[in-house]
Amino acid sequence: MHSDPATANAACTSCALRDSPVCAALLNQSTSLQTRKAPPVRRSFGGADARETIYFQDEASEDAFILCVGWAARFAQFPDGRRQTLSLILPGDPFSARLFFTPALHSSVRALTPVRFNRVSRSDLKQALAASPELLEALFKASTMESDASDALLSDLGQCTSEERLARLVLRIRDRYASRHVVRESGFPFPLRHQDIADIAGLTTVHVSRVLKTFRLAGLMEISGGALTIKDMKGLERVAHRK
Amino acid sequence: MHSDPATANAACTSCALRDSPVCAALLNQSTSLQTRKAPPVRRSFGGADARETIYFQDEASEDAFILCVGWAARFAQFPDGRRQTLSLILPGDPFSARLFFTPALHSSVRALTPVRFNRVSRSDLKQALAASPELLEALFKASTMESDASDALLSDLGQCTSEERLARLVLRIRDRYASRHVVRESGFPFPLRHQDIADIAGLTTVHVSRVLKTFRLAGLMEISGGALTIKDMKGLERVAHRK
DNA sequence: CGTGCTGTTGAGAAGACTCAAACAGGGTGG
DNA sequence: CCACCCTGTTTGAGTCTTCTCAACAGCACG
Repeated sequence: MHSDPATANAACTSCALRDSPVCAALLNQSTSLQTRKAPPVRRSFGGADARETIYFQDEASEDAFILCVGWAARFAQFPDGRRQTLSLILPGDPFSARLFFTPALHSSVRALTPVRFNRVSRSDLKQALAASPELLEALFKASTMESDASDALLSDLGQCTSEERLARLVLRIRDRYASRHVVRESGFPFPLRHQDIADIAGLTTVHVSRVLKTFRLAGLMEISGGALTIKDMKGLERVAHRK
Repeated sequence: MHSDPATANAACTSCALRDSPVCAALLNQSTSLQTRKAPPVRRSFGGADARETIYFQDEASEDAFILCVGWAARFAQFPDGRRQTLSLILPGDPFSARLFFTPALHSSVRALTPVRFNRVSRSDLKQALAASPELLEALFKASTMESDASDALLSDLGQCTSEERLARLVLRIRDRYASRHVVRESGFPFPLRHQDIADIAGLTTVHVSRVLKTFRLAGLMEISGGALTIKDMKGLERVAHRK
């Protein structure tokens, strides 16, 4: 990891994700606050390779984190090595909204692909909060989105079969991607290994492989070359049992 | 349901739960704010019988809710009738911390026992927030606790066997109860039916019955007369695989 | 050309589910 | 006081889903 405070704001201003809720509020805030003479929120960058753990459970941090580039996952680790992914982190998402308010998480975060991320000083954030209701609103929104995603995954793990889980996972990732990008004929980026999918869906890699094979044979979707193409959206939604 | 704004504050002042994070902040706030001449946060009471749905998914509400008496559950309902409990709500807990910020939830809430609850005006809350950093802190805390509970349940559903799930569920309920009450030899209140447990743990009632039987036969715990007694804490923790 | 990682396939076992029936307890009405 | 009903729990038998273990193929990399 390395950081580069001086150029952080400049980089964000030209970032394609500057419309994501928290990023937008931070940027607006840093311009509007100059007029209010409040200190700006200090930021710096970090990066990591695929598979690196970038935040360790219960590690106290001065900063909150926002993912800029790549995919990451927040996960819980069991004493015996089992691992459950709690949330999938895509560019523009905070590692967890909790880190905006609280110095540590009870879960860890690891990079699934090479990543770059933004560190945001929590104490600066706290000060800025007093002067900027819009920023507070943005943090609430991020927090709500995170909780809603948890609820959705909770329903999947508690009630759905493996086929439903994977269909829903894919559709949800597609929705999240589509909310920020145009989805082309050729599909969208999908860098997850079967192991990563298994960690999210609470299945084994072997079973993930089998289920994805049935999807492939049924002409529902195809994963290749790090991209996922949905060939039969209707069919996939039918399998996912989502209204 | 009925409400009684006039006596709400008086009732809260003498409530045994007035130390729970949000309740405490609201009460402190209503006294400290009088000196700051900010309007108090209006509250009223509601109540319901066991099995009643007390908040419907996506219903817009002017108020946030805090459970005073009884047990409730927030749950997601599938189009085909399947149901997953997302969080167990005990006295002192908000239905969801999200309702402090946002007018609606994507999940419903139902009473598991007869309940009484407090309605807190969100707009009043919002105004009070500006004047009271402690209140903001309390809402963050409630939100964090809710997310942490989600994470824990997520790990259970994704990675644990039925025995582990039930052992963990029981231990977690015990911890929550113990944090606010003294746990006696005779155990603690446990009004859940097997169906309620199944909804939380993502199992069927039949299987819950079987697993609880093995716990009983192994001398780990006993449920009877609406109370749960842990007979072998060490053994139960071993089954739960929590370090 | 070996080595390690990822994905695929097969066979068998274990866990949890479904369906069905019986049982226990509390409340109600005769 | 008893018969009945309703709800919730228990038990049995059989099935299906998912896991485990093991082997192998493909590919990237040194």
